[in-house]
Amino acid sequence: MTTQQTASTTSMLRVMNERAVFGELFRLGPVSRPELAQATGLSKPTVGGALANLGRAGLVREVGLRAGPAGRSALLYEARPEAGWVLAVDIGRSFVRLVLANLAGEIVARIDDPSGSRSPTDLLAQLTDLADRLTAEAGIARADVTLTVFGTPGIHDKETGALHLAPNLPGWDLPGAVDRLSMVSPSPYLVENDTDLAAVGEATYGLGLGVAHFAYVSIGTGTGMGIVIDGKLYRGARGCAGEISYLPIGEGDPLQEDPAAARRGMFETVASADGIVAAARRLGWTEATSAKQVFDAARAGEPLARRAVEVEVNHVAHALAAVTAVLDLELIVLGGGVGVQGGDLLLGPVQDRLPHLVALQPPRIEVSTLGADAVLMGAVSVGLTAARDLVLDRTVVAS
Amino acid sequence: MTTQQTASTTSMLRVMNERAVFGELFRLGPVSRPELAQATGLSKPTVGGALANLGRAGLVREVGLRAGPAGRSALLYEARPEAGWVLAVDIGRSFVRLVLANLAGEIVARIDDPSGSRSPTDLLAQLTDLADRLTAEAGIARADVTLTVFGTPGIHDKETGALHLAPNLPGWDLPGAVDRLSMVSPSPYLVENDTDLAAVGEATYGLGLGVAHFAYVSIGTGTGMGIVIDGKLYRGARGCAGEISYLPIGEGDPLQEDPAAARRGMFETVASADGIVAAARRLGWTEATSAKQVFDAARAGEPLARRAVEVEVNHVAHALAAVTAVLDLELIVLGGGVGVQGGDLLLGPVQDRLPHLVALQPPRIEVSTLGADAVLMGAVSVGLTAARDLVLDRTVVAS
DNA sequence: GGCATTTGGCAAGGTCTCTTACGAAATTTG
DNA sequence: CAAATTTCGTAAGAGACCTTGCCAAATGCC
Repeated sequence: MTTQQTASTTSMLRVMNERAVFGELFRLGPVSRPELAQATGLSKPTVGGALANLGRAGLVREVGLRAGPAGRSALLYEARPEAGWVLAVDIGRSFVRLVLANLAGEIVARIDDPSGSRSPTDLLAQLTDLADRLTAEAGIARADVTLTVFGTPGIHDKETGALHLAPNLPGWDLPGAVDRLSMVSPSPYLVENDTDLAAVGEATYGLGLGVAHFAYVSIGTGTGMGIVIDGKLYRGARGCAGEISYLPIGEGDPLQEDPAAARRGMFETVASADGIVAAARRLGWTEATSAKQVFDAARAGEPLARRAVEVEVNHVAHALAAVTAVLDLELIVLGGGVGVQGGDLLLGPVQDRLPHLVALQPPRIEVSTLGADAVLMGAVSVGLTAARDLVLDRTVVAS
Repeated sequence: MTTQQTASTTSMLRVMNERAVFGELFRLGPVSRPELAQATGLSKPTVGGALANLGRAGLVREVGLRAGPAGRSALLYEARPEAGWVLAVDIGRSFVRLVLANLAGEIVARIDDPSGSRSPTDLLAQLTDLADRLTAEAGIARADVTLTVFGTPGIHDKETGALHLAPNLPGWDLPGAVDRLSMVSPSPYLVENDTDLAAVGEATYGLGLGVAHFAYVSIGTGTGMGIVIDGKLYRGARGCAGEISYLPIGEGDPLQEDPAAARRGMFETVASADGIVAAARRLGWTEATSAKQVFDAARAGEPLARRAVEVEVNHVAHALAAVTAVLDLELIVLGGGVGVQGGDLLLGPVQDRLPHLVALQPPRIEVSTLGADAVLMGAVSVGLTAARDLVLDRTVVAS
């Protein structure tokens, strides 16, 4: 049991440098050897050697010449997109979405399918069928998939293989249920919380690009938050970080008055779509049935609806104030059904109230631009990072 | 502008390995060459070379032989404690505390002095005088101090050099005020929030040892929290992470127009020492004057005091529930005057209440064992880490 | 068409590390 | 008290990698 802190040998050096070159290839696209040398800080011969190794392993290919302003034309290299494939699966409330991306991050096939039965057996059959159709459409074999990433609601307990806090997926809370996802694809697979993936998606392709510390707050049928710290997803000790459904927010103590609310948590009870409807009814609009209806009426100037939105703003501002007090983020992105569709009504008032609730500066608040695709894109992002490591491990070790 | 991701050259390799050997020397204490080789994963000759270099730089010395069960006695090496000195300063509410530690982390001198005037000029004079006495006591020159670490209340704005949110240090909120701390010692210096340092102290020498994600929650005259994520202090985007004084907890409505009422719902207002006294008075015990008095009366069975403590438990439990909802920690350590002295009354009831307020498992809750020294020990810990890097940078580059 | 510029490739040299092997030192055993 | 044994420390040899420097090739500009 060595600690192996930072000590390295020369052979590890070569692997590290090959990794660095491979990473730069993705970051810079088609690129010449001298450009790679400058980007990595390595010498030309070292870069050349690394490219030769990566080429032998089938991870890199030449893609032609580039005529510069003067001088000999440079040979351009790029990572071979077909060197790996990522299957991203978003198990959503009403839709199951699958995407197949190559190692370059290009999406080559996509299927959106209404969620059928949610029992593990039926859902697995649906997913397996969809995955088969997706790989067939892309013309690759099932075994060519390097990695599969599943985005699910709830918390995946890696010890028992059960899925906690996901009441919409009955049967998935039994021990070992999540492990059955391995049957969807012969590849290795990851299971992540959907809101966490949305945060990663926003960090990679959306508003969080280049922001060190930020969070994605989802408000819809339920509530949740994904936290990115130092550019990395933060999961917490048991994977429950960002479970803001249980943030103690709201008038009085709903946990004592309503035992049913204890299960859903406080913030979720008052601020989710159902919470907005309940607020409208409490204010006297007894025939309110959906959050969308309340928002539409508020836009039309209906006083009761506007007051219900005010109540929602109050709850959201309190929650974001609590998050800010703890985390002091640069940016909070609002997502989820309520967050996106009600964004125009919520954003301004929340931004106005927040400065009065925090210690110094409030974080920037924005509405997600990725919308419902945030989870899927986050799964692709997570999958790409892991898959690029995987293909390297396989080939570099083998060489 | 190279990105220099992970690419390395052979010469950087030597520096890395020297660092690794140096680090292991601190971790393992007097240790032989073969032991170092095993701990670092390097070969014996490599370790020997690194030790020779470190020895030439005056960072390492031989400390005798160790006779094993059989075979040749091993030469033992240790990091030279006198290779660097850390001055740790805790600018507390009623005391200024200074400690001088050598690079091995041994405390060689300490002074606790009542806080005099808190104006920058007077405080600087006091600190400079105390630092002089401390170095003189240890028999080293002022210039021998490698690094000074200051723990202060409030938030240090590195752009302007002002100290925000520290009403007890008048004058320190002016631009450039904090920069004047450079006059206390000719060494480089760091300024950290006192609660953040206490968290580091608890992580290094206290209950947080070996815990990846935990927080130190301080409740006393004010409130605050230091967060350790992945064993590293998390400061947030502007250094305000853990400012739980502004957590919207309690019955007041912070959104009301009255600015004084705005703070009534905040955690610090309701849960600090003053908040406990106010709660006792509101319950009918009009002559209550201090939190200690309330706790003592509660221990004696006084009904009003016990109800005031119940109110406090409620507030603390809600705050910890909010922190848990966001961060999902393994452990929360209670500190500060109220947290430590009222710990026996708060800990049990809070532990009982918390499971009903969180999604899955609540974090472990414990009362700090370091007490008032947590800040100072945290400053030593932060200083040691930075100073060990500093002495290496100086000498390795020079060689 | 010549020249400057840039790229690609190669060779030589240096640095770091590891492995192997041997001598030195200390303890145990006969 | 000497031999055997075990362990430590170091030297030599070899392998791997990186860098410097040079020359050829290709392109555009004057």
